Amino acid sequence: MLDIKLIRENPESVKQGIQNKNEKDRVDEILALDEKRRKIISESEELKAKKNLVSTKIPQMKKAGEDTKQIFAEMKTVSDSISELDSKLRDVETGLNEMLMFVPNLPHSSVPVGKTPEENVEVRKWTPDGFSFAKTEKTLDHIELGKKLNILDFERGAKVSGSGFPIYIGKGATLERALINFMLDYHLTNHNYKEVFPPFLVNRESMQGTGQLPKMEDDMYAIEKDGLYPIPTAEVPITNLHRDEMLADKDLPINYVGYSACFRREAGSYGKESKGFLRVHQFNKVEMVKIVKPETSYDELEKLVKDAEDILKALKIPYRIIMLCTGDLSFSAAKCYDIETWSPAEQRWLEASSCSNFEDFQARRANIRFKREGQKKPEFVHTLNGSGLATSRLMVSLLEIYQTSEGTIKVPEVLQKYTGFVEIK
RNA sequence: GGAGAGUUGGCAGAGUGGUUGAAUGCGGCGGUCUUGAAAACCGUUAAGGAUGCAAGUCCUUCCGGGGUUCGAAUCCCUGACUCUCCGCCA
Repeated sequence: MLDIKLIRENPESVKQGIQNKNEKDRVDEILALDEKRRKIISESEELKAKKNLVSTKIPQMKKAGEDTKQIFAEMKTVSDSISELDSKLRDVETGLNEMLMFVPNLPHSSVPVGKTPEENVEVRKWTPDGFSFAKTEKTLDHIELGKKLNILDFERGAKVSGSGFPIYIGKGATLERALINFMLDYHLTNHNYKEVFPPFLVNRESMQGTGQLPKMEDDMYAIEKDGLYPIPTAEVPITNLHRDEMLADKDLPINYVGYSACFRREAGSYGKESKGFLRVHQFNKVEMVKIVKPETSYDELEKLVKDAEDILKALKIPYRIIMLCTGDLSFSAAKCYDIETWSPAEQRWLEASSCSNFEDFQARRANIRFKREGQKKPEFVHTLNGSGLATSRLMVSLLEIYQTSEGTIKVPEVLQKYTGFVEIK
């Protein structure tokens, strides 16, 4: 959520930012409502001040034996006017708030302006020594490999749950688990994170706190009976850990890492990249979340990306870093880097991680604040998160890159102590 | 799922209709005393909003929402959450 004061004071630059994100701005409507709101507030408060003043005098009058009948009648009408104004105010505020909840975060000034993913900017690329991007006629894709080695089962997943719920079987399941454990351990040992094992179902407030709701309602699974939402990412429960909290200066930065399953409806995206693992309704992800002081958040974003990159370097999987242009940026993000891993069979890059700085956009929604030492005024923190990483897309690259000419899979060295085997055949 | 108890400031905890934004204690901050520290004593100690250049002034907030009343932390209804007991259960 944006600060209403920011919108009030810089309407033009806010409009520009929203347009750069390819969204329609309703800034003028918002400002009109805001003005209406403030007008009602002053009217109502004037009456309340009067009411309070008279209220304190009533006990004295009673003691003195004065007649209060007329004052009571008078105050009754004042009270009625206050109720009327307050109910009008509630309506205006509800409307205003609803509109504000749909206003996207503004892009950071370092983000390239652009409309489509084609205008994203490649920042850097990494390949292990001696790696070749070339595809031979023997190169199998992850679906063929999964079937051949009996480690992935898409058909039975469809039977049990529906399409987009792949099943890992046998050594595939072990490999998946190894990957998750490796990534968690790596971040814990080599980077400075605290592990969280969050709930996979959260309430509506949490979904609003991180910005999934109300805007992306249709993309979210919902358990209506209990008012709970299966999380699309561990970002939601982990960032919301500190919702409505006042943190101390010395608590920051907070770095969390956690595994969760992620649930995505992907409504309306059928046919688009939906093959195999490329787009699924449930996948596994290790997520990093940072809660930091505002002045450090852009440095922290760079660190976050490097932490994710380290995993790929350890796994020896080629990747590139993309800076998203304004038009490709998500609703809540001010700046975002995607990490894409190489798929030899597809002969293209696959998005395996997304690292974003939300500045105070989520903090304002979730009301996460901190106080600086010796300072009275609380400030909003900045929040960031990044996948470190999502296993499904990563698994595509891993299987395809580590396949041998015999159609078997070598287990990456760093995973071997987790799998207990060195090859899948 | 059933029965009961509870939710007050950073924390603990009083307060059952009228100058209560809220006693008291702890903690925090400032000071007195002290060579220094402790103790003791004194003072201070919330958030949000409106308005204003500012100082300030005003409003709101005792879990959320609704109601009764001239007036609600206090009474009524309702929802959420926490705890205890019972049931079920990995």
